[in-house]
Order: sequence, then C-alpha cells, then structure tokens
Amino acid sequence: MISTKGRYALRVMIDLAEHDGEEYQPLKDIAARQEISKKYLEIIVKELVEGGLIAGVSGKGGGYRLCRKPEEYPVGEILERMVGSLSAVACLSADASPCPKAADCQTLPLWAEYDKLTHDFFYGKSLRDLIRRD
Amino acid sequence: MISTKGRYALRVMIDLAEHDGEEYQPLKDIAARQEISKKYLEIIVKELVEGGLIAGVSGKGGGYRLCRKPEEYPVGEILERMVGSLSAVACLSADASPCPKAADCQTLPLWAEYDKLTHDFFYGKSLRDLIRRD
DNA sequence: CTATTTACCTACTATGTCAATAGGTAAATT
DNA sequence: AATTTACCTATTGACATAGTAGGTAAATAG
Repeated sequence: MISTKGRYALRVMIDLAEHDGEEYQPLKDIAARQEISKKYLEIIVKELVEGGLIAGVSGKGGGYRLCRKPEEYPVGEILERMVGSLSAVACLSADASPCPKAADCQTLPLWAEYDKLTHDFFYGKSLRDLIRRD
Repeated sequence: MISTKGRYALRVMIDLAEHDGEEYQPLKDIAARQEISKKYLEIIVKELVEGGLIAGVSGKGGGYRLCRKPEEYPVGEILERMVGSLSAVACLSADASPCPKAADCQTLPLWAEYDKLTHDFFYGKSLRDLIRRD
C-alpha cells in the first residue's frame, strides 16, 4: 500500500513539473494548489531535497523547483525514496538480511516476480507522463 | 506491502495443497512444517474458514483441508481475503467512498493501471502453480 | 463413558508506523 | 529593518500488525 507520504510526494513533484522553467515555487502555493497541509508537506519536501530530487531556496522569492527535466524522473525513484522500498515483502527489501530459508521457499519466486513487475512498471513511467497537457 | 498474515495464509494453503486428497491436516502439523506459531496460525485459518477457502473438522482425526482443487484457488483470492484489498491506494479499495477529486486527479490513472496489473498478476496464478513438484 | 485430540472462541498486549501538529530558527530578499 | 521563505526538533493520537494467553466445544478412540 502506497502511503499518503508517497502519494503526496508524487503530487508535489507533478506540481513542480507543471511549473518547470518558472520561478521557485513557495511551499505555501504548492500546498494551496494541492490542498494538502503545508506543515505536513514540509516533512515530505525535506526528504525530497535530501534525496537530491528537488532544490530549495530560502528567503523572499525562494521555494522549490526540480533539478532535472521531468522526463528524467522515474516515478519509481520518487516513490522508493519516500516509502523506502516498493517490495511487496520484507525479505526482498534492499536492506533485508538474507533469509536462511530462501533456497527452498515456495513463495519467494512469486514475490520476486511481482517485485520485478512493480519495479518495471514504476520505473517505466516518468513525471513527464503524469503532467497535465492543456 | 503484503503482511505476514497474508504470507502465512498463502503458505498454509500451499501446505494443504501439497496434502490434497489426504486426511485432514491438524494445525499442529502445519505449524511444525511451516515453522510458524500455531497460536498465530489459529487466527489465520479461522479467517480462511470463514472465507470458505478451507474446511475445518474438530476432534481426533480432525484438522483442515482444501474444499476445492488447487488449480481452482487464485492466489489473489487468498491474499485479498487476508489483507482486505490488493489496491495500492486507499481510494481504489472496494470499500472506499468515491473521491470527489477523482475526475481531475492526475495520479489516479497511474494507480488504476497498477491495480489492474496487480490484480491480473495474482489472479493469474493458482495454488497449483506454487506447489512443489518432486 | 472417559480420555484425548482437535478446532474454535474471547480477550489482551506490545510494538511500530502513519499522519499530522506545534512552535520555533536560519537564510535571503526588498 | 521587515518580510518571506525554507528548515529544524519535538510531540501526539490513531491505528494496524504480530503476536500471546487461557479457555470451551466437538469429535473420536479406547
């Protein structure tokens, strides 16, 4: 289940993509457009900045903006950054310790196949694919 | 993320499928084979019985068994029964109230497409596909 | 008819994550 | 100097997860 955090992050990124090339977007404005609490968004954009996905500038005229072109952001990267892992099961997460029973686990192949499906799906979509075309 | 409950349920079902046609399998034995706490499994099999997925019989010689052939159990049905919904986002769950912003939601199509992918994947696999062939 | 085996039932609890709020400080511009 | 903005730390309530504990009812075997 994709958490609110992941979904909100994606919406922030889409919002920024739609204002690509313009000035820095104050969080206040993003929050208003997306109808999401600005306070909560602060947590989210902070992580996006830390992940090198967006850039923030303080002071008057400041705000946030993308640091790549929209087509260079795979949706999977954004989500993975926010939710930690897109894996369906803990034993396939990047940080998981190897399971001693993996060799004869009857369900592992299923989860692995699903994981690949998920990964390919979300990394096959970019921010560009999600922005509104007027 | 598929919860432990969902994963354990699947393993119980696989275990039962591998003993298809034999006597009722006591939960004690299933728990031992799968190395899962019997107490916890009680909760899980109870839900599987309520969902009409397996049948339980009390008393000596009792236990649990499948009530269909292994190929007639889509993995998706088992998981959905245990985790409630396979949807990636709350607004697409079966019991969700319709979102007023759905019409111009920029992320909904993405989630819907992923949901379909997930549904098709897990409903395209049956218990038969998961059992060990010796 | 008694002992044993088994499912089935109700309740409780620790832990952790999520979603969010509160109240500030630092940086940059006008 | 005032204003605007990002950035920081801490806290909270709600909820789900992953179990544990201790029983009762049903069925069979002897």
